[in-house]
Amino acid sequence: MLAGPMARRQYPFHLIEPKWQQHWDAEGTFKAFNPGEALPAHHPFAVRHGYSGTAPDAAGLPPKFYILDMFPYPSGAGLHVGHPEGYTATDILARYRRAQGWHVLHPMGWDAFGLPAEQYAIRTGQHPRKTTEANIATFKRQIKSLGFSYDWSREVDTTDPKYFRWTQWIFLQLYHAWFNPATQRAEPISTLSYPAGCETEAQRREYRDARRLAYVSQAPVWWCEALGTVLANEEVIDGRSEVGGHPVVRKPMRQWMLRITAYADRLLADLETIQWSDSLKQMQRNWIGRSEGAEVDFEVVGSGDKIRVFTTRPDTLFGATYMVLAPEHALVERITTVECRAAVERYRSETSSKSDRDRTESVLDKTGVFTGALAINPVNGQHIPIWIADYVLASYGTGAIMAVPAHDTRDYEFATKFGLPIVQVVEPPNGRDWRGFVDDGVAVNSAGPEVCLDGLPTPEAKRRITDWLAAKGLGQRMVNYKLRDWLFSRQRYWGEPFPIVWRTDATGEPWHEALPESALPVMPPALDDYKPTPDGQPPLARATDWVRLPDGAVRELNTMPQWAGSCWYYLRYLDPGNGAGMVGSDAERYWMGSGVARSGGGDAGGKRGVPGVDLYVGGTEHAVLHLLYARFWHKVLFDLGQVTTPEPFFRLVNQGLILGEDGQKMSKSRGNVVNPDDILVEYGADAFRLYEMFMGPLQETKPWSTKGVEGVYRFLGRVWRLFVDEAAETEFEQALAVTEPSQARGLLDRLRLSASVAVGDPTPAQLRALHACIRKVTEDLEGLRFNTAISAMMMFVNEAMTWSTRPAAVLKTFLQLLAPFAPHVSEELWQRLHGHIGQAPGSLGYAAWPEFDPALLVEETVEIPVQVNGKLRDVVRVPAGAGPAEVEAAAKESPKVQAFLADKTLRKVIVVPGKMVNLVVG
RNA sequence: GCCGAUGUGGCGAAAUGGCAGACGCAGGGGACUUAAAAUCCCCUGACCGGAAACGGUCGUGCGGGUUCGAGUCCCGCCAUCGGCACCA
Repeated sequence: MLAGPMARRQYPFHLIEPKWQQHWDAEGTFKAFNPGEALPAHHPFAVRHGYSGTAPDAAGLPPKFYILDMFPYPSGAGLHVGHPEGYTATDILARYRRAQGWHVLHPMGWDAFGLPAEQYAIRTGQHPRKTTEANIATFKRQIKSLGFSYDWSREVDTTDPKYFRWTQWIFLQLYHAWFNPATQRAEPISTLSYPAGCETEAQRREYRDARRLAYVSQAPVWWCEALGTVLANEEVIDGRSEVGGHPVVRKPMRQWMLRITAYADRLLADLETIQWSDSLKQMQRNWIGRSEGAEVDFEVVGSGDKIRVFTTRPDTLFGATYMVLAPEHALVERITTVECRAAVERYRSETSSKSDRDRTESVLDKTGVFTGALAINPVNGQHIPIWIADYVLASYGTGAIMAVPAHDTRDYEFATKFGLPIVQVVEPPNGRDWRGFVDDGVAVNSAGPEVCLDGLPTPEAKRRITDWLAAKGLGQRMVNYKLRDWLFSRQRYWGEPFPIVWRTDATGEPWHEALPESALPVMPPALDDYKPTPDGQPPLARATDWVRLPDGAVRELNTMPQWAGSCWYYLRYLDPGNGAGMVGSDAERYWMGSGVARSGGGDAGGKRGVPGVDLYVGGTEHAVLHLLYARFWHKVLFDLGQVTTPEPFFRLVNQGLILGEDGQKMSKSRGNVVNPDDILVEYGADAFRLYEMFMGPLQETKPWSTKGVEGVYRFLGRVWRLFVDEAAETEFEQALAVTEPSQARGLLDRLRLSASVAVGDPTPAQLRALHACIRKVTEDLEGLRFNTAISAMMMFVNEAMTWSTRPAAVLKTFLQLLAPFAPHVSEELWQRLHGHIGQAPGSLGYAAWPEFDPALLVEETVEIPVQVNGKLRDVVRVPAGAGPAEVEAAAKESPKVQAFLADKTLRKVIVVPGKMVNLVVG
């Protein structure tokens, strides 16, 4: 991987980095404190903010800043260089905000339920717990070796019973709640009122169970034979499992569902209240897929049956020349005529055996059969044929459509293929062909006995016809969503068991019942074999003793999907040890920032956090699933009074992908995977962190370059040599070569700083260089422009290297700027520098962030580019405050410029003070 | 097909509508060295002219436009990447 022999070490990072990581661990430097928690007198946070041994409440603490990483699934392969990209960015910001006086919460944990550990268990019989623990240990070692300032006392693990107890508890909250359409929020199931006819307890139970936010459905689901489980819609891509790419089939099964569709509107609307990228919001909007239209009833000729369709174009009702039902539609059986029955049956069985992939491939070649039945178009009484076709989906809208071939692409293709009539009802603007025209135009041929739309523009026609339909009781305004309810059960072992048991009533019907909170956590049983049973039951069925309860009830055998644990982990970080609730309310109010405006504890007074997580950083792969599910749970918990903000993640940033050196996606098969461990051995954590940030903008996809690591590594070497005496360095290197590695750390004390580093007044030029750097680094950190912040520090160091005397005060401030990026070497030099000038070093991590002084940045003279007709011809130097006339005169004096003015008439002069001059001639 | 993002040197990239290519990598030259590594200094968008100093022309995916001035703003294309994809 790393070509050539190991280069000479630029500085002893191999001693410095473990030293400071151990120091931070021992001191608990980055621990965050909950309201009411006692602050140790000598903790740097307490010292910085002037609390000594007190226990400030929320109002007394500084404003919070919650910086969250998407926690990893600890895979057996260990960390790859993509993980630490986001982690480094958040760590830099966490350290920066701490220095600014905010009270930073920056935690890490493990999303540790999941399939790989279970599949390993199936192969080897090793309990997933063991695999998981080993993988977590690897990940933790790797992450810790990068020197991130996590508060490890808040570490969470979704597979820890003390954690998943509360995952199960949240499920119970969903189970015990319903969505009240009148209030548009979740309420306890006890507020549900029963309609007349719900007399018996069995009837009431059925009514109630059908309205819970967590409910059981018999609907067809995606079954993956290879994985031995069902998958959510979102986990199926092109008829294959997202994980592993195995084939999946449709299969009716009894499954737990979560009623996320009830929240579709709020999930959509509240996107406006949060700071996410537009593209990410758009992806969520598309996924929710809200569309407005109308439902219209069509009567079937010769029967009382009505077919309800959903359409976004009720204005084209006069152009409906046939209808299509989904093959699975309930009415197909009833309306099909004797002559057509055989063909319909054949078509239905063909489509049901089709995989989703086959259906997708048939997009261009539409199929379908006539049922023999006719329907009546309510606007003009026309009889139109009813077909079935698999281009109509049973799961969307009503599973039936009115087909308007003139103005719908799919209907047009179908009608063309089967020779069905095509009638124009919309006149396109500017003379375009009306066939297949699907955009807005003006209604034509749309006059019936009772209603006429002719001449109306599309939006108005929609309104007119919808009002008419409503008045006649034939239809109504309707909103539909692509979003489906969330399939929440999996036939797996390594997941949270449901806190649910099943009982059988007198008639033999099974019904479900929640376990009491006192039964939590429901632990998974011990098993010898983690495979599903031969008869297709989930693996938990193998634990026969566990399944049967003494009172005759039977446990739910499904487990929850991996998303469950990651839906709320950001809340558990707030109060990870709480045994009485998922999160204490004081902690929740403080860290999620919904508490009252504080008077300003600490020295960050006046600052104010935002509601929710201040900054959440992670990959785009979670743009829809995790982020939508977590928002949904958060809103339910909000409705139920468990949390106090409507949205969990106020600001979200997606880090870009890191590609291999060859510009391809990193993968084992391509052999282009870069292991952070190798980089760390060679260049150290500080160089690694710096390079990950120097590569380019955080959000962008960019290729790895180990040569690039060497560049920032050389920069850190220059920083080192800016401080350290060359002779002492040589001595140190020689001593290091003959010292036992275990004793080597003590040698650090032999290092002396250069005599050029001294107490003394900086020159104006030195101050200007420093303050330009402060300004640039500070502004770039605010804008997450880490790459340009680093380049500013490089420029500072390049200049500082030329100074024969290096004022300690200037170097000290520079170390503060460098510290968030390269904390280990900064700490070491910070300590040495203070020793060198005979001062006690305060905690670098909590030293107040420097502010730049604009007055120091002012130059006496400035260079002004001179353009003639917009082209650069010369650069003149003028006094900094020079007025337009002065600048213009200087420009005209330039011989180079004069050459371009000769024989020309000066028509116009544009002077932008301090910026440029443009002389327009002709 | 629809939605979104991105196109700048050999490479990663930088530029509130105002000196395009900062910073870094790679490359070239030099200093130090017996030599190499490391380090330090200089050069490095293309083309034309010039011995050189230097001067000129072109140049931010393509074509138009706005403007004294466009990588940046507007219109129309093209390409790459990501998401969705028979959602009525």
